[in-house]
Amino acid sequence: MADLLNGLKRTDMCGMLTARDENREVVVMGFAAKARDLGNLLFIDLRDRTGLLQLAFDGSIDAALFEKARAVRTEFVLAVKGTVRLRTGKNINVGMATGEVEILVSDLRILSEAEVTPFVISEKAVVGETLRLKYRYLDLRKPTLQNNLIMRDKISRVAREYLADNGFLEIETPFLGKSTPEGARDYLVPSRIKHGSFYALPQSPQLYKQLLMIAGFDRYYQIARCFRDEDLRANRQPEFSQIDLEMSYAERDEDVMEVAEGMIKNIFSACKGITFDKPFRRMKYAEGMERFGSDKPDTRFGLELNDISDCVKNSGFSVFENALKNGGSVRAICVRNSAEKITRKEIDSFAEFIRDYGAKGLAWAALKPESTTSSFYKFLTEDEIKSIESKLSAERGDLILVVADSKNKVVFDSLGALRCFVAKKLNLYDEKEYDILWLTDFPLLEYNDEDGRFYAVHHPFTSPNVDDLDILYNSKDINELSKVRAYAYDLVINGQEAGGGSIRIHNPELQQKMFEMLGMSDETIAERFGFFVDAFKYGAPPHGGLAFGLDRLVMLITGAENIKDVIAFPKVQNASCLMSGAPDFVDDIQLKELGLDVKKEG
RNA sequence: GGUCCGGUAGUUCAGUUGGUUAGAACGCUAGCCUGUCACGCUAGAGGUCAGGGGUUCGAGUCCCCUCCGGAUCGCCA
Repeated sequence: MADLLNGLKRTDMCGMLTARDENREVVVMGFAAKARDLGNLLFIDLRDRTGLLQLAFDGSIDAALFEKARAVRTEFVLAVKGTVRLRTGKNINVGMATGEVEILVSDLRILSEAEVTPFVISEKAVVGETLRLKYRYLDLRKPTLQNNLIMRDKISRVAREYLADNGFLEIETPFLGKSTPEGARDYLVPSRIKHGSFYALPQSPQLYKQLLMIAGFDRYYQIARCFRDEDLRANRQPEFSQIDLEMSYAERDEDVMEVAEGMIKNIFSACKGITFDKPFRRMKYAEGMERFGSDKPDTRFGLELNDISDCVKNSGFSVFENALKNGGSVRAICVRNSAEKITRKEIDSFAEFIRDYGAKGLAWAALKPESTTSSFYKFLTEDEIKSIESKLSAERGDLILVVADSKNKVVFDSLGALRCFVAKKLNLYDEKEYDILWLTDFPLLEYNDEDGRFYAVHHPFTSPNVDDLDILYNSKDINELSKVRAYAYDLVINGQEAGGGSIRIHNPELQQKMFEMLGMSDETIAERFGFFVDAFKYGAPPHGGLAFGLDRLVMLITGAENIKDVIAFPKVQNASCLMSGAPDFVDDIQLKELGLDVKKEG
């Protein structure tokens, strides 16, 4: 039978005790992390969320107490009263935060016994993720995961403080909302009252936060849970959190970026002790694509893309020729001093890697000190080779990697991914460094050949750049329209999209035009967005906002490589929870109430 | 939806051309041990080789299917 606390109050947390607490009588509580029984001397490491503390039981204590301590097993929950004693000489554990002290125990209460756990709860133990997720509450006892969630709390708190100080109000918006077309797949919730109709869980609080501006709240924020029924990734969960904000009287993207930048700087300073004295760099979308092949460029290293189309336009090499003839390009990256370092086999693996991004092949040239070997130089004239090498500033020892395709998207995607792949392989950047920049001037619209219509690059409420309105209203040319810029911006940290936002359309006519561009009929607009469009008729301040991915911020700051490591109860790749078993079948009665005639499989 | 990788004691893994009773380490249990801190020493328990089918005299090993997990592309306005 377990002991009771019976009024015993904790005086200290385990990890907080130091030599200055010598001789104090303390009460600590926690889990038994490890017991070391030396016969007539026994140690137990007690663990709480602040760290480990050694309990000592020796000949000076009561025999019954000693026997009780001997019965303690790993993960028993204990309450302990005792005296802080200094350790001396080689008994000091320099590898332990509380290694200079221990507790000589005078009272031990076993508050809860524990069965042997399915895996050892230690950072050192290597355990498969499946098992750890099934017993998530045990895995969460480990310091790394605890510290990640403690950091998450800190980041949220700094964000809240900053936003409150800047006049933002925290306002909640509904989880049960209306499904809207475009964007990610919705999670649906059937209505019991109105059979056959459904709520949708929000992909983001976008419409609501704009309506809050129309309602006159001026500045809003929320740490908002968002839901998207799409496939998972190492940095993507079906439900995730955003630090979401919106502000009125913002007309240009700078207006929002300035406020958001202050928040990010506060977070880095409070959570990492890193200060940025200069404003974050800004890069236009077009430059990001041209130089880095990405709308979230990782600029911690070089390996920039170079357009060598002009150098080879008359080469007669069919691969290059076909790409150029069909409106594509030939682009290259130059890997310095790697002609000999990178083997032929590795180059083949690069080619394999970019195949995933649609590239059909990888041309290469290794400018070894003595001689050049290349997959494509034989098709080129000496002048063409010279012009390529001079364009890339290539020197002896460098390795040139080339992708040609009739679709520029394929060239950018594959080389953009390849440069990151190669940089990681060659250790070209410091993992601990933070490289932050704003990417601006995103295009407003993107044409989809298959559907034969435009899609919003950001979302349908994003404001076009006023300087491009003329094109938007008057041009019919797909290419020209694709170049219309939006007041949209992303914050990119170490090549990852940490957040993004835009200035919104607040003029009903312009919004109408935007819906038209997206091929939406008046009926669709009225049915899906009627309530939203109506609101703009009654006075809408110019406004804009942005949202940061909280989970990704926590990953970047803690160095976690998987989003699961910064979420208390995450889901696995098929969007199920290994611990609870969700999603699961429900009773027929429940289905009937909802008017759902779904039969169980099998 | 596509491609690729994996599943053997509680855990992490090894397991030879397909061949006797499937091994190791850690963990667990018991005993000994007064300064350990990944304590040490001794002994012991512990297996539906993911599940199903097939080939074979014989399958952890080869083949097929299913299930489970991971990476990635598509997808994520």
